[in-house]
Amino acid sequence: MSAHSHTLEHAKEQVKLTPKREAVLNALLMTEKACSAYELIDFCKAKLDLSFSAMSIYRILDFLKEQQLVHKLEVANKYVACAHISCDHQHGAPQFLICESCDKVKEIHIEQSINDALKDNIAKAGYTLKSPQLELTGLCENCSE
Amino acid sequence: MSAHSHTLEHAKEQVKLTPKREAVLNALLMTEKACSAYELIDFCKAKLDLSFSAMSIYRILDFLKEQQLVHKLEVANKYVACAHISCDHQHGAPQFLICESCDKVKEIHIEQSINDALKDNIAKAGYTLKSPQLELTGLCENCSE
DNA sequence: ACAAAAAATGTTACCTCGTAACACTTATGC
DNA sequence: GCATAAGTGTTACGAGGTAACATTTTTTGT
Ligand SMILES: [Zn+2]
Ligand SMILES: [Zn+2]
Ligand SMILES: [Zn+2]
Ligand SMILES: [Zn+2]
Repeated sequence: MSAHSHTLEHAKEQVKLTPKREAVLNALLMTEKACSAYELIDFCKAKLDLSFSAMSIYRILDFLKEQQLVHKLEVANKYVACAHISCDHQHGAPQFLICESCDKVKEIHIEQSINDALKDNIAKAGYTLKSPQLELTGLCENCSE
Repeated sequence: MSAHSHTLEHAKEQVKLTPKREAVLNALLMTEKACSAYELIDFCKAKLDLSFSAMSIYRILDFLKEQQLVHKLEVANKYVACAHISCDHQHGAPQFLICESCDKVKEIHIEQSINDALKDNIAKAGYTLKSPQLELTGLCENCSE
């Protein structure tokens, strides 16, 4: 059983998924990249032979997002599967590194001390942060060689 | 002379601006908020009695961005005037706090130590950061009361 | 001062993204 | 089974963005 299909099983234990919702999550696990809604439609058609209306994709992605199974990258306007579906650790503020060359996304955890320092810095500027989702664009290991 | 018209004069010393380009920068300085391209068109029509084609606005914003006179907020897809037009300090990675309630934007500078720690953290994950433009959404002083 | 060249702006036509409103289909509880 | 809710599809539309080409304005060489 491949890693991502194992993850899929794990997700289904937590949340009841309709076939279409499962397919969309599956697609995101398969690509391991950030995908736009329309890219997902194309992918599901090509690789899974499943048609989705645009409306449905957005509704399904919203649902999966509520369930913390996927995240939306606001900067790129794309979606990724959560990297922590299989582990049961509580999901804090998600933080992402996005490869601007190949779109590969790594969900990371910044050290708490850095997070605190950042929050402090921001408080000094008079702002209060709600959910500090960090999205940083750079180059992944492969693409930076 | 108001603060923002002084800034405008400062900008014109650095870069030669056509009347339209000047007007767009002026509009951004006047609003002090993040504006979408189409919001700028409306604003210039209403307040400055100047018409812009969509195409022109985008070209002008691109130009002003190259000149570091405005920044684009990727998360919100909006534009803001650079907060450092009048001061001659070298422009590093811009970092923004965006009020999700009133759209007010504060351009800040995160302490170097935090920046370095962040970079370090990211390097450990195998990524190399190019220009770490940070965009954080929260509430400004007024809106958090 | 004038024509040629370059830079800036406008027009048209088109594409993608995203959603509202409504219709339809499938699952669920009794 | 039947009523109800949940999920999905259809249509139509508005906003954002751009390519290709036309026009206007500015600059430059003589
Ligand atoms: Zn996650
Ligand atoms: Zn890469
Ligand atoms: Zn700036
Ligand atoms: Zn505010």
